[in-house]
Amino acid sequence: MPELPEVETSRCGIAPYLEGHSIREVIIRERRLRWPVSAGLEQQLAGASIETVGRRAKYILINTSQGTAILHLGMSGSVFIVDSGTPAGVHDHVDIELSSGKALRFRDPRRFGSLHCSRTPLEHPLLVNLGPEPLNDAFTGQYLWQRARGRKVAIKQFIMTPQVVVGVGNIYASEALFMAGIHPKRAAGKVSLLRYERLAKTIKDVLQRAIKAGGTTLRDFYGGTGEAGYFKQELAVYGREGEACRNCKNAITAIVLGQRSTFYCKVCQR
DNA sequence: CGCGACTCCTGCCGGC
DNA sequence: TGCCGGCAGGAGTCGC
Repeated sequence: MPELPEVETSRCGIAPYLEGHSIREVIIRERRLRWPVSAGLEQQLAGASIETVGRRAKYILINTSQGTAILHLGMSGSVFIVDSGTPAGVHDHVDIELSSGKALRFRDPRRFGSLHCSRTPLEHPLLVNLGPEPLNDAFTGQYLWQRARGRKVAIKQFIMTPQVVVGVGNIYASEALFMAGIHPKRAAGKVSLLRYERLAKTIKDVLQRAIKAGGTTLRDFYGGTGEAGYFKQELAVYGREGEACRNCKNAITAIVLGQRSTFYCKVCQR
């Protein structure tokens, strides 16, 4: 479900309710997530005071005095604030009850999300090999070009690989490639440095604009404050098969690439 | 190692 | 109206 902008929107929405508060109790109703929630996680976090709510890739990091909760929203996950005691729905798997009388609720119908706890979250096996943050200065066209040497995989799959760069999911991969004028099937190793420099810029640009817009709500994404993201109306190609390209007016094409739907303009992207 | 296919799970939408 | 197939915003893992 969420890509980096949606995770960031969620993080910003929930952070004010968490930071400076303490955890009264962690309630886990369903441990069978992408990975089973480890026994004892709730005991480890009970009574902890929450210091900051950060993010690495698509992981929300809730840093506390007793360790960091590492939360991934998967495809269908969401987090939001409820009043303590609000009845839980069937897919409300985790509540982090706060001393304030509020609770952070994690809902995830498909259970592709995950919850871990670690004292050294950045060294966790799921995080330690991740690529750079796309909005950091370390993420450049030069970096992408270097990583792409000899690679034959399609560039769309390449930029969606978390070990290459994090946070670029299926929507924004199509969008960034459109903005950069690059065909999604082009071999990653056959894109010039110049075009990678343009692509790094468009990735940063589309992610930043989406964050400003509160993310993209396709079905049911709502930020931590319950508001729908309104970036959908800014999407140039994603979900627009057959509609007019905003540059050249030709019909947008849809293909499947690496089992994922992919949208592009065959006139504007080469 | 690189690459492509497969997998986890539930909900929703469009077509018949 | 109701049923069914296909598809969905992620990403680790496996086999070649």
